[in-house]
Amino acid sequence: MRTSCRFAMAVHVLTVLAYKDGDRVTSELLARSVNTNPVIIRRLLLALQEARLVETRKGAGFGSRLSRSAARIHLGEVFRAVEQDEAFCLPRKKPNQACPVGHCIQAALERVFGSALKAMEQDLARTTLADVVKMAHECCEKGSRSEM
Amino acid sequence: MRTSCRFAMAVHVLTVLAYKDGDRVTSELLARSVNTNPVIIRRLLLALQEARLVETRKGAGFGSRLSRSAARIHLGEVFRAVEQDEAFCLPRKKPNQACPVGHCIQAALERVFGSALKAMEQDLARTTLADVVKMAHECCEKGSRSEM
DNA sequence: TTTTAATGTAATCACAGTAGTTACAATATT
DNA sequence: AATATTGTAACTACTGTGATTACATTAAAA
Repeated sequence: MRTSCRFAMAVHVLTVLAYKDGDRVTSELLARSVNTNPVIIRRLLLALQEARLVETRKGAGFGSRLSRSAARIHLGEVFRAVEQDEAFCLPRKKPNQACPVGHCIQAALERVFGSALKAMEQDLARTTLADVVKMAHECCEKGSRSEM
Repeated sequence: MRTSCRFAMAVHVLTVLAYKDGDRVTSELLARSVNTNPVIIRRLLLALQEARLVETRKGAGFGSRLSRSAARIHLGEVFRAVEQDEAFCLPRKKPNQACPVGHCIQAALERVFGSALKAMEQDLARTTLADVVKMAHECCEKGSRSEM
């Protein structure tokens, strides 16, 4: 399966915001942490704003912050916010409709895909951003670095 | 999420083989049903052969067939056979290792992704190829077409 | 033995989606 | 007025995938 890395980047960005605990953070700083371009981050933040996961403001001294506590944001929501499109995908060309299988397979696949996707989202929903921050903290105690 | 359509195509191909119930089927015929090129089908069949889901033979009058009954092949296996690579993906560029979040996030994401993938595969495993054939039959009774 | 039908596979092309980049208007503080 | 920041459009570059062509290989059938 070939996926975009939007979900991974979104979790990263939100984890930094959770880490900064309410402080406004600029797309510039987020981009440095993710190691990408600020515009990429801003595009991602638009989706997260729409899902009411972050609040962003223009202007000097501003930026983004979580719109609620990290403990009340789970990764199922994040996934839905940034991977809205079909996670599974069907071939571009429609199957041969004159073939009994070709005629029916897409409907069957959509059922199967829908169910699998739901199972995945439910699993993701078991982890909150606060959990991810905790994992990061645990990891850092061992490694012990803090330039940020 | 952006995925390849290999899984959808694999299920389609295997469903045709199940439908043909033991008869050898050529990549040519499978390609007509999926509406693609026979070479695409052959490449897919290689992965399915390796996973022991189909048996293929060269030579006049041959082709492929299921290596066991459709009731004993479930979609979890099919998924694993053709989507071996990471279903989720991380950004190409490594995050900033000097940032405490950047330094730890990938390990955390891998845990989360692994769990979500497992949940998805378990859900897929609940459906067998025989189930898919049944769905197709039900659908066809309503539509009633059978050129194949 | 020759012909025919099939797969395996390499090489190449075309296309689509995504990340990256630059530039600039809009917004809001200092 | 100067500065810092987001929003957004336009464009480039890259990568992965599907499509296509060609041909060697295999094995039955004539």
